[in-house]
Amino acid sequence: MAQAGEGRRNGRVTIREVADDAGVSVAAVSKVLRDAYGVSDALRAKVRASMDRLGYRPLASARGMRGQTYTLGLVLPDLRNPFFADIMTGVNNALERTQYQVMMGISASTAKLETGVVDSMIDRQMDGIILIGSTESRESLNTIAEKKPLVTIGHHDPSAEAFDTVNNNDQQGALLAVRHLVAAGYSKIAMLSLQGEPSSILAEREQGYRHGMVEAGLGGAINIASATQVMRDVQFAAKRLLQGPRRPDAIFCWTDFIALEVISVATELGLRVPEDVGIVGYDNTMFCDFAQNSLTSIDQSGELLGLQAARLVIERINGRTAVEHFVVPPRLVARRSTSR
Amino acid sequence: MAQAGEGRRNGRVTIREVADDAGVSVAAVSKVLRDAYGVSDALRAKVRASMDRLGYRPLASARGMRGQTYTLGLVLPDLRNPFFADIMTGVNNALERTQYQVMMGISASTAKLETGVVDSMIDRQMDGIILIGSTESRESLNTIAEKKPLVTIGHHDPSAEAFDTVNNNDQQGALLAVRHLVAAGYSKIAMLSLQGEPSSILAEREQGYRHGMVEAGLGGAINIASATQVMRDVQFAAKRLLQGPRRPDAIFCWTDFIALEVISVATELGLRVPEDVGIVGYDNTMFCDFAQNSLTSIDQSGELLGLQAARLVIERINGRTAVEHFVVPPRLVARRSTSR
DNA sequence: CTGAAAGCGCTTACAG
DNA sequence: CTGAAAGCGCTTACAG
Repeated sequence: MAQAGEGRRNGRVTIREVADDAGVSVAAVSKVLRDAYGVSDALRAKVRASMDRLGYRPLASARGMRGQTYTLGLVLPDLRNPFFADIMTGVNNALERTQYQVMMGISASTAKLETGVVDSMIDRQMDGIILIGSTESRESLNTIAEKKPLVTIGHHDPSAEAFDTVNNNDQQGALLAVRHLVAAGYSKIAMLSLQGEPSSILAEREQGYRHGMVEAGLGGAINIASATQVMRDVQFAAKRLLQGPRRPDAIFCWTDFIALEVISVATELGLRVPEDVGIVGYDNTMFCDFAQNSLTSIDQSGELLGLQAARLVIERINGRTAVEHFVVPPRLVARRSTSR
Repeated sequence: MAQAGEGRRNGRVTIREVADDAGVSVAAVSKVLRDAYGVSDALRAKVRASMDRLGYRPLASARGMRGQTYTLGLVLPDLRNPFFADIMTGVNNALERTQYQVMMGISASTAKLETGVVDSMIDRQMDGIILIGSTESRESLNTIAEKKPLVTIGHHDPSAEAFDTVNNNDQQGALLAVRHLVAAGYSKIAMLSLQGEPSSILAEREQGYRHGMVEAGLGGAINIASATQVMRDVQFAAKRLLQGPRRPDAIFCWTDFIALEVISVATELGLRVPEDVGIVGYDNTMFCDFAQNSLTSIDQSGELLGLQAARLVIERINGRTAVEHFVVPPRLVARRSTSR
């Protein structure tokens, strides 16, 4: 329909139409668009007026062909953990006054997307990538970082050079959990970790856990079980722990969601929380507050992590090459699940 | 660096390099890429081999300039409701054997993104849009549909022409909840609905609730409260209900998450669930299964909804113009929260 | 069945 | 400070 000539397509206004309307060149409009230097206030005002009048919106694909798309890719391991919502809030806050828009992808969904989601974000010319809870190797991350500015959240690699990392101090978080449990009178403290891809944050937490146990003179009671994120698996692991010969009197779980399942299993087994078994989670997600859970948890300031990650990736886009590793101290939020 | 000439950019292999490697034209490679008609098996095989050898990946931006980006935009209201994870699973299943990739955005985060996330997806040349839990008006949705194939999930508009809808039968879902509660011996049944933008799914559920109450001869006990999704707000509304003069003996909540908060409030008030108050949620998310919640809920088959939505949007991309409205029947999953 | 050429809407040197 | 022209990597008619 509507024979070209005026460059219409899909009803979209193009940069050429804005230029014609404002009586300036296409290049001038482009400069205004990018807040580039070398445009007079008068020209800028004229162009802005035309853009508003015509309802102009630049096409990201076209921009991406030569410059940026002003899009950041955020990769989440899954959509079930409400902790990621906190991170997302921080990311959005950081982007509020910028031209950047964030698009999310899930890494652990179908086979196709396993690592493919990052590639597909690169194919889509994302200007930068934020990877949450990655279990990729250093080399693999370096390969990504070669192509696009990269920041990881929840991946410890303090000697990485090619990409920035943003973390809470997971070792300290686990330590806080153990100390808190010890102070509350628990001694047979087990840890429930994640099975599968080796994760640096879990390695850190396991180390913090061991440290805390040894520190309290409980080195002999160290007991690390693990399960995948599949519900049935977690139930099985929890039952093994709670019905086994070395039944713990407290369990430190690697994330709130798992901790809630452990509470569920304990309840079904007729064990009382916190009297028979104390439970600690990680992330301090909103579910911890519910009276039926009242779960003690480690807060790692997800919103701050997201804010920092967005800030760092934009800095990289703007040319920073020196690496930055941001670490926030965790803090324990005590609730009834450990108040023996 | 690396003076052009061979067309390298950012280490990316271009379609031209593939063409040169295979000894064919760029147009031929493009056809193979799109599985377009009119290429011999021999040529296709040659090109495929070259693509593999060089590790070629088409640049979505460039494709988008003329044709498709093979990207679908999925808009979620927020990241806190685990129900969306079910929908996402279905979407990914539908996309498994296709070239399409899905990118997600959040609609209800910051001011900037309120409705802007859809526009920004259009700017990014998404081939189609799936909108979850939209509260936009018919005209507003029509405007989107004019620009891109659109499918909504959780938005009832059976006479819409320009876009497809995918839903469970919310009216029936609410009816099931009321009937179940009545059968369990509850009679002062309240509903806790969502305050804010008028939502067609909540309108449907409220109607189903009213219908169920009247049907059971409980028309006089109809009592609809509402709260935003903010935790404090929900707590306040729940307290008002449970401490008010017309204290209900059961509450039907518009989503599981809210129901869990209501259980929390009831527990804190010293009320027993299900003895003093029965609770029903909606979505049958995995949290319902936890022993400490054991929440009766309405299952709306999120995975199926996602699968259908993805299927429909791809059909639209491929040229279908006749509208489709897909509705799945809900089913109630009874648990302890209503077993008086 | 195959390919040369135009063009999508921008940005980027470069010249004025 | 401003603009004309080339070009990003694809797809799309069109011609052979």
